[in-house]
Amino acid sequence: MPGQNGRSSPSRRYSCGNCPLRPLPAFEKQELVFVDAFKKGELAVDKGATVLVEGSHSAHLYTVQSGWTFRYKLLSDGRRQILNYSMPGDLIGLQGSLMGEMQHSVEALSPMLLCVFEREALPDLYRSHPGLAYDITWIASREERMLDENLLSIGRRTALERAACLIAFISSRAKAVGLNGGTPVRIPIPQQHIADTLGLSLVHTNKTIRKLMNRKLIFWRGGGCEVVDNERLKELARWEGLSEDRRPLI
Amino acid sequence: MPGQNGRSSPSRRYSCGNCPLRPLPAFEKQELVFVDAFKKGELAVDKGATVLVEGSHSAHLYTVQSGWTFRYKLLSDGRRQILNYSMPGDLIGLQGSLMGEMQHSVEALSPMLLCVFEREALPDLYRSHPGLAYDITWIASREERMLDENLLSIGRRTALERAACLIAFISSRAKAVGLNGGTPVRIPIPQQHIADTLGLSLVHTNKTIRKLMNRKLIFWRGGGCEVVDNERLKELARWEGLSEDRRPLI
DNA sequence: CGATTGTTTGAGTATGGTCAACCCTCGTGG
DNA sequence: CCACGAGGGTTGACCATACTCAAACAATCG
Repeated sequence: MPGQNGRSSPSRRYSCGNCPLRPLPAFEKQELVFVDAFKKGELAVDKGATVLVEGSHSAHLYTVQSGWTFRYKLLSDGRRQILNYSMPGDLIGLQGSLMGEMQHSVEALSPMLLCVFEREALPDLYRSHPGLAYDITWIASREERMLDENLLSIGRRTALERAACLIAFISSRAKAVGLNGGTPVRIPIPQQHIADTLGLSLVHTNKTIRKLMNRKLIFWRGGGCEVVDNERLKELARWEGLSEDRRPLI
Repeated sequence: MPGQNGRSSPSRRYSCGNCPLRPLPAFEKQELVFVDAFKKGELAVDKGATVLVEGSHSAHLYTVQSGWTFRYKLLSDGRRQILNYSMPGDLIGLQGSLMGEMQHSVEALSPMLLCVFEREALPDLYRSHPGLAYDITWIASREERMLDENLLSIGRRTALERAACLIAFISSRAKAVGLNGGTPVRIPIPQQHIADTLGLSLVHTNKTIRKLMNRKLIFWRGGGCEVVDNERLKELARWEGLSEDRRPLI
């Protein structure tokens, strides 16, 4: 089990008014002032650090400003299942905020910057800003939708389809948040994590990824993969793609 | 593919004030009057009927008053993955209400009675009743949590553990909503559905269930199973059980 | 009493798992 | 500048879990 504690940064680089994610669509909110007050600070986290632990009661709720995380659950004998990945704009720890105890852990895949919110402020937000409340429910619902897709994959797709689907899925999401600075989308996820996401062994995952490489659909380099042909990946996986609708932030 | 259309019942048997689910804890809401107005009618659905179809845009949101449903997704070649089951008190179609298009289908496992709400009324609910809005988010979050557990199961548990886990899980939920009229909890789910939930073939599911029967953990009868020893099921599955906290309705 | 739907069983196969090396790259320290 | 070690990635051999096919059986319902 990897994961040390991250370190907190007292300084606050961004007010929500000039959040680096603002260029994204659907961030035109009058609620900005409120969110800005709701935001309690920022947290810088090292790669490999554990942000939230299963079983704990966190007083905070986070938003990803930059970096990648993954959510996972463990079985008592150590088997790990990765549930989903979070990238900039995603909420972290909503489940825990609403229901008390965290039922999954969250770990940083890369150095990250998180925005910190107080769990206690949530009811207040619901009282004073129904639009934001609605957005939060929307976000929770979208997470549910992603889990649905994942379940379909793991339950009913073959190893090759699963791998193709996961990579196409992540790459599509990354594109949607504008992480494609360099033209080919880079996915910084080691094969062990891919395996724990797909419900496969490391060895078989490796062989499967190799097949995708031989078909020239992806390319592996420097501990992560680059997508060569997203369309053919989707086709191979029989995946319809992300439905493109509005997406609220915070 | 089974599933015909259900039939609608214009009559309205229950006002929310004397909802048959009222005896459940955490239903002491001042919002009752509002919910009662929010409720647009009731819908009686036959066993096997399709309540909502993937790809459609439903104007309604439902609540289960009685009966069982399941949510599922299909791959283009017909492979089916069942995502979760709904029982009395659960919301149906929230995802579709928030995001427009349904991304999964819903089918009745038994004759059911649903409460019908207008999708358009949702923003109004958020504006005027933050407490209810919070409850809805809570419910969405709980669904997410259940999906997390499911993913862990399908991704990382063996067939035997998976089956044990699913049955223990459903039986625990059924107990929580008070469906244990008769002492042993009865789960009215055919083996084909169990298979499609666990990501296994029908044949292997049957052999697995048989093992659970031989161990005297469950008992199969009349197209459904009865739980004999929930504790040993949980132990076998390495499953911690449902966390018991408040549960809002509607 | 057939028809239908759901469950059971066996035989043979295939997908994916385990074990055990080996290899490559990169960062550290002599 | 090179040796070393650690973390990932790669490969082959062998094994096991789960799948497919096929057939039979049981219960239920007009």
